[in-house]
Amino acid sequence: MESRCENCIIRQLNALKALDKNELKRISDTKISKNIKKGDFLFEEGEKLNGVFCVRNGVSKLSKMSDNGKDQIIKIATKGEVLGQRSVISEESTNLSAIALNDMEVCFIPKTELAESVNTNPNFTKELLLQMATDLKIADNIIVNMAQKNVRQRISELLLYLEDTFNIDDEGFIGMVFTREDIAGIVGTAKEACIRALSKLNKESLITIKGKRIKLDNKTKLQAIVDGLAN
Amino acid sequence: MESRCENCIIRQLNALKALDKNELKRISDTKISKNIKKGDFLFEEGEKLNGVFCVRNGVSKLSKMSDNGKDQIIKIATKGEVLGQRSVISEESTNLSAIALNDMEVCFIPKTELAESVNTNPNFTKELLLQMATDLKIADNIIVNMAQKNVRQRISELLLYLEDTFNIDDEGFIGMVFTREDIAGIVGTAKEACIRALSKLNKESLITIKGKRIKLDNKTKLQAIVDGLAN
DNA sequence: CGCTCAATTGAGCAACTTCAAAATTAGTGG
DNA sequence: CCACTAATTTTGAAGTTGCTCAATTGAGCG
Repeated sequence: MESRCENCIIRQLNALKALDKNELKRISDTKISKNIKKGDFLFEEGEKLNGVFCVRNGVSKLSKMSDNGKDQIIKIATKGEVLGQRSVISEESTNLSAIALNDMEVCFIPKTELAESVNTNPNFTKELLLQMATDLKIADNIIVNMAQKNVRQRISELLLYLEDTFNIDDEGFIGMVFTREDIAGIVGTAKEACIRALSKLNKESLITIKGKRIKLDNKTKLQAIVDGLAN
Repeated sequence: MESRCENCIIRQLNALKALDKNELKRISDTKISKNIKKGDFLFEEGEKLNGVFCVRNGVSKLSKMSDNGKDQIIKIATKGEVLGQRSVISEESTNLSAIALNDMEVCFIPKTELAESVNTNPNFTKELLLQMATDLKIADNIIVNMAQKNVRQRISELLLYLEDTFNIDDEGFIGMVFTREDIAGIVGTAKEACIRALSKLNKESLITIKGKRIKLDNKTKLQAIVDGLAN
């Protein structure tokens, strides 16, 4: 399933869109397509990355192990996202682990090629800058939510986000299934608390749970919960 | 107390160090020095910033109001830090408020001048990128701490950070005084919980409290608490 | 001295965590 | 396709932590 970056629409979703034809050729010649199986690491916290991973397909969780042994999911990365960008830019070992949540197709792009473009193409660098600025803003929001919202609010917010990100299947359920443990890891709580919050929302008819799948039945109310206007 | 950027050592602490002589002259000609009094806003959440603020002296808190009306302090900014950078880069209104915690001297640099340098000086852009990458990593850590550490651990960590950042006075106390409410705002808790955690640390002889000032008496033990190896 | 704001303490309550056990689901090999 | 094992989900219950409201103390200031 090898293909050329020049023809890859995915790059429109990230900073690579600022590259010109020649740069794309260069990168396409050096990139390596990889298939990652569900559950496998793309990379692990502390690893020194020699490049970044551009997600063509599949979903990955970016997580960080805390001292107490539980890991906190910082971000869910989907098609078009570039992983490892931050640590490659600052030339440090990565502060996060990336694990595939389903089978993935990714392109590995060596950092030498990126560095080349950073040095010669100001538009690319600016695009990277914009990307980082956005990530930073998102991180600020997460910090506030973690500090000031309760589990019920954070889960409601996550559900709205997930439906938005993964769309819905033919039955109206969120088009991607997460284990309760992963949901708990995103929300930053114990999985039991997560399960209880979900089944409470279920009982209140705000969501429907069918196996592991979740459907949102009342987004308005869920949003109100997030905003602290309802409980 | 007007002075020229060319002679200002502060810029070594941030991305402005990548500017060349001509750029520094240009910026020096357009910058505006301001004195901000304790308690005053540098800018307020939602405001459209026309430039950034380079801190020459004093301390500022960057905070974000959450829906429940409490504000969460995202960062404490000191000498050398540039505020408003993120929102100027992404040309959005700012997502944070900046309030002076003591009297401050800052230089306002118009965004047109920054944009000029971003467009013409790749080194400057790269410096900005590095800065953002660092900020992002810090934010990731904060998220994990918020999600997985308790108030006692977060406060211990903050104290170690504060002593490191503000040094100590002649009596060994941290060289900057924060209200308990601000500490609570940083740590993301109610001020009562913050007070109780502090006075517990005090009773245990890990810290000494004298009025509002705090001295660390056993950093090893405090670090152990942060790391979850002691309680 | 009286006023105001910050700090402290107390007490009750709600939210979360943790450990343990039961129920359900998924996966594997025959 | 079934049976069996492993893993995940769910529920229960006890114990902590942290939140909130209210009252008290203390410090700074005109």
